[in-house]
Amino acid sequence: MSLNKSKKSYLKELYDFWLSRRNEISSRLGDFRSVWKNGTDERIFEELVFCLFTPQSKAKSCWASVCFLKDRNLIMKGKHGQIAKRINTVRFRNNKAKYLVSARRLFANSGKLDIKRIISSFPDAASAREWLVKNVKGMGYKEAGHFLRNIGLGEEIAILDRHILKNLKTAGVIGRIPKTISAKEYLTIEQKMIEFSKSAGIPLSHLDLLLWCRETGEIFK
DNA sequence: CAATGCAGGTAAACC
DNA sequence: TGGTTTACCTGCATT
Repeated sequence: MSLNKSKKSYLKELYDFWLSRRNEISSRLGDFRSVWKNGTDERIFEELVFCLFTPQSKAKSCWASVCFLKDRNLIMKGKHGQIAKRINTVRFRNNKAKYLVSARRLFANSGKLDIKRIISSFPDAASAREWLVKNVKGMGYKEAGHFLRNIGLGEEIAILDRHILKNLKTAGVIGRIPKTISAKEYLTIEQKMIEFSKSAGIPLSHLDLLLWCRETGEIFK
């Protein structure tokens, strides 16, 4: 594949931006791996709840809501109405409170959460993602990937959100931003992003945080 | 103070 | 059956 001049300069600019943020991104990815390595089942579940909250909402507000619920033991014990009225900054909170309660029930095993064992039972992140999409109500491909990345298992998968798609379009990786993304299309675009990360010389996991940072100005989660 | 834009999508209904 | 449209729904920053 030959690249035209503007694509080459885009790649160089992106690569330089990566170099300026590389250490910060590596450190953040290390934090994610540490969550998986040292985190309890409840800690892992908090990350899942965060990803159930984030669609169309502000990530920082969602994490604040997760902390708020956790401090009051509502993630484990809260009933739907109790949760819904307390996560004020989470958009579609009524639905998302339902998703939380439903996910808690899904992973509950004799009074405790059994999420690490289940997630580790899959051969790779892609198959774990398939299971999550099928079984966790409120989780599509994007959020399932987001969750796996946030617990340190997302080295080989893409998180195709509005910011990433916008940048993939700018980079010429995709022609247009689809209004809705089917499973098949998600996987197709993911492969294109993987190819792009290779040609850019930037690891996929770095590329996500880098492009997100480029859009929002910060590296969060 | 009112109007506007925007927030890391997904489920379900529809045809 | 698979692609498309609609419901979910509101706080917060900016103008």
